[in-house]
Amino acid sequence: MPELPEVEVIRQDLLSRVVGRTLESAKLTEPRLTRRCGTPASVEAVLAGRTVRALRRRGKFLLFDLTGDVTLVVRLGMTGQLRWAENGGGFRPDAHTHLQLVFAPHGVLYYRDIRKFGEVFLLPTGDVGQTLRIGREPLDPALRPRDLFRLCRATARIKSLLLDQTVLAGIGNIYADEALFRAGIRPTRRARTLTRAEAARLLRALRAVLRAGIRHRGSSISDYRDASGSPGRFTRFHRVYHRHGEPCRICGTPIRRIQLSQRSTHFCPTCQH
DNA sequence: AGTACGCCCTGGCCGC
DNA sequence: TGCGGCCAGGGCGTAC
Repeated sequence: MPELPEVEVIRQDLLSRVVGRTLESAKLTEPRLTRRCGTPASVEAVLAGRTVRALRRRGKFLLFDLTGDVTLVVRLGMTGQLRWAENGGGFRPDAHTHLQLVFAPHGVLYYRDIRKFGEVFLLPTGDVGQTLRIGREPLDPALRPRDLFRLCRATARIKSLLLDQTVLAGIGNIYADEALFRAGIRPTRRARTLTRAEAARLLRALRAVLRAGIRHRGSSISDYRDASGSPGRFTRFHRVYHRHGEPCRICGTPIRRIQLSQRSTHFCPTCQH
């Protein structure tokens, strides 16, 4: 499940391959993928002939800024992958490959998505900010501890708040559980019960775990792969996620798993308060 | 405004 | 070996 670190790794993988290069053609074979913005044929027509000016990330969204003030927005959902195939080599499209972006003569960028929860759409570049209604970037240095403390003035449970993309951008189930463990905070706590010190600790933990995720090239629980098809290595550093029943690495208490906001949630009942 | 829940979708896994 | 049933879950829509 691609979250901020996984999307950032893919962005970095693709930078040198697509920025400054021209899309010769695009081919969409799954209408569901473009359900937000029209028929596959109309999207293909807009994409053909444009050059990638920049490749940005906002939360879990990947933004291909194209010439003519068009941005191709890609959200990977649960099982979406972007795979780069150098001319004549590497990835071969299969039944789950729904989009190909041909950067002749360099290579082809494929979008593959088994469960089709992901989507692709076009926006005027200037409209991206207001159309994607998402919150602050957790790695933005301008986000101060007091800002997170203010965002925590809500009755929602702290984990639900972290998962809310309109509050903070890019955090999903894995990194929410891992950050809360590292901050020593129970996922079931009401956000507004957090002290200033706890909010500051949570921001530090969030940043540390997101940066570590990027450094180790993401978490591969099931389907995540980078642009070259390799799984991430961060999974082995998880302290709670998918470790229910196993001993806490700090105190040995078995990690517990509960349901919270329809998501499985993992925590140490001893270390987290 | 919050919360709860169903839906989308498929592969993997379990039990028989 | 085969098959039915259940589960995972990000985001969105709907109901309360």
